[in-house]
Amino acid sequence: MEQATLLTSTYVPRRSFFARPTVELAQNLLGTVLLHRTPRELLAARIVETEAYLGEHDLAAHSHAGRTPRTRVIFGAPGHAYVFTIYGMHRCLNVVAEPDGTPGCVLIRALEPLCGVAAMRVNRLGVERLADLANGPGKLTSAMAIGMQQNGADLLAGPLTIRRFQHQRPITIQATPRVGISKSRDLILRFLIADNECVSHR
DNA sequence: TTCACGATTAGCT
DNA sequence: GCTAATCGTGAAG
Repeated sequence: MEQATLLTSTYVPRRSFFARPTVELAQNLLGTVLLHRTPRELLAARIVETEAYLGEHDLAAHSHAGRTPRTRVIFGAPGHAYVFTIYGMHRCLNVVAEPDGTPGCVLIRALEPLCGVAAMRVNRLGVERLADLANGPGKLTSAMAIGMQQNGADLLAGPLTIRRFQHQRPITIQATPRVGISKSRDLILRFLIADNECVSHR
């Protein structure tokens, strides 16, 4: 997709878009665009899979431990990035939901590359298929050059932003249990665009 | 200070 | 399907 086309056909939503219940935001982020203006490239990809991590009654959520140095961001203002390191080697990107002071965030689990594919391939050396560039939470942070320096960043200010299409075509949302957790497995909090080629497999 | 563990991935069987 | 890689976090001592 052309950069110019993407920029003119999308817009950065208001803070209120993010200040809503976590499950609602997880569903509404599907079909939106994650855009990263790096010094050299413009990287953009469509969000096709998310997971909600609730502030209460969710043992799998980091915020369940309460306010700690790490979870501070989750309790903060909506529309900010919560980035953490998992297994000592991969980064995961979350979007903070709910009003300021109320915990809740949405894990971005898979993207469909739109712009800057060549740069994404450099960030993901050895990957052949386009669909494999960002079809997992650790893969997409690598492809989109997102690191711990983005933790706490305002997604309305850039260089990392979320953009909505002016005319979003209707999408069919599929809901399933979350992937890769041991606690609160019974909750149906994973959402994906049905029949999309770029969702994480499992 | 110590320690068990995890919102994953890639590679091998 | 199974597992090594690899280290920050948070709870316990």
